Amino acid sequence: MKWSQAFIPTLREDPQDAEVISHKLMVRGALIRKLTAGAYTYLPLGLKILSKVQGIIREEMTAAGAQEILMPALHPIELWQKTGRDKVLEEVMIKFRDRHGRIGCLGPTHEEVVTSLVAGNVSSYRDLPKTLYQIQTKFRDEMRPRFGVIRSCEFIMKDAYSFDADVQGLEKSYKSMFDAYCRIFKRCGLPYITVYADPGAMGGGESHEFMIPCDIGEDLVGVCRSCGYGASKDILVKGAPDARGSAGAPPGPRSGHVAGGELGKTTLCPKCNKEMDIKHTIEVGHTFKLGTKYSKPLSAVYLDAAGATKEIIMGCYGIGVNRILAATVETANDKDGMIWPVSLSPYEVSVLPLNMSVENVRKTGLEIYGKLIEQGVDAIIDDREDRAGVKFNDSDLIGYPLQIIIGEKGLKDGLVEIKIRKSKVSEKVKIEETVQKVKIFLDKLRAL
RNA sequence: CGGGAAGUAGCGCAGUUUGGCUAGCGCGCUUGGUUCGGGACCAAGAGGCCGCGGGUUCAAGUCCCGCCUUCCCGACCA
Repeated sequence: MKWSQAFIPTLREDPQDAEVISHKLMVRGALIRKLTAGAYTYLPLGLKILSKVQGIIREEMTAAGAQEILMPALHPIELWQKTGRDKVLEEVMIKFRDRHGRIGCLGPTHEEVVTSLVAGNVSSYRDLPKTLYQIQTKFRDEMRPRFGVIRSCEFIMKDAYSFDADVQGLEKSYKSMFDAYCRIFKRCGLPYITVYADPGAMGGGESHEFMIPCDIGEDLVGVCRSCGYGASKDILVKGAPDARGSAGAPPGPRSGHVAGGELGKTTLCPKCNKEMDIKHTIEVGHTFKLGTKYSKPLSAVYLDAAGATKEIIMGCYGIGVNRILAATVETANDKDGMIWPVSLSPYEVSVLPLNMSVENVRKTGLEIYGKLIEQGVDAIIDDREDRAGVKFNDSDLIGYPLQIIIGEKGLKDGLVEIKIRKSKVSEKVKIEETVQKVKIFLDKLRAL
């Protein structure tokens, strides 16, 4: 991409309505723009990152044996009445009447839809197991959207659903998804932790959350310093019921210890009774063992080998796709801007011919850029007629992992400079070796 | 939904206390010139229903009433 032709409206100053660093930087760095509270447009760079995240998710879902589908965002309310969740989720559901007077809603989640789909199309144990997933926009009428795309009313979720004949099958499907989640967050470069969680409105049995520790995180979790057991605030406050922990976790501390928003330092590990570290975290993924909570009311049943009718055992697995962007920015930034990992960066390399009016600089820049593209490197060239400072600042702000700096002085010695955004370390290389060196640098960064 | 703050040019702001505005400043934008390795400089320009509606007044960006929107804290939350 040539910068001069791209739509990358970076901002010099923090937007007036942004408070947290990820929100400020995502707006300043031309990733997103707000339309209204809780609804954001993804600009070309933001969408490109989103696409890279989705690519990683798709690869890992496929590797785990899940198949992609796409369900409607528009649901008939009757479907929700069958499970009673039209009441449970009444507050967050966006509802309306169509011209016929029928009540519809915009899907806040998709258990009902996918379960009714499977109910109508699976009838034998031979059809099981199956895991289906989609990447789709969800709608939730948040009381208070905040922090940019961290809590929005319209957001992109990857939601997967497993259908098994029995509990053993569910355990296997669950483990497979859990492992896939670990690989996804690792590939996104996120320092995630997993904790036992409260299933909340989803219902069902055991549940895990994938959390990114960071100061602005809205969710508190405790992680045991001794045995490493991690659990969400709700579980630590309520005490883990037996049904929730497969190891039969003992009851947690009494709520008197941990009342209010602060869990405090007195919180003790429900497993080994040692002290826990309390962390603020952003939830980026959540897995649930649903059992028959949805298959029962929606009659998702199959015939087993003996001809008996049985309910399908379900699991469900969500990832907040756009939260991955915000969480990455929140955990990887410095005074100059964002710092993207190679796997997610909107472009892997930005080529900076520092002065386009110097023929040699311009020509060398375009040549190097052309070769990078030829070699399959995802590159952008800052071919704008701007001064060096503008180019450095914009590339730093957006946070491309590598910059190739082409200046008049270096060219006299046949050299250009490759700079790593994160460390600011740079190396001068011969012009003709640039592409080869860039590939080596990128491989090193990928391996971190 | 309770408490707090804010809405003035594309973006960031001042002006509102004490009404006098023919509404400013920085950045960005346009044209010309000089610059050119960390957000250049000079000159000349374009760009405003001062959130919306009503009221008070000779006069409202400024005062009063109502509404809308946004942000923060809380409650809530997959």
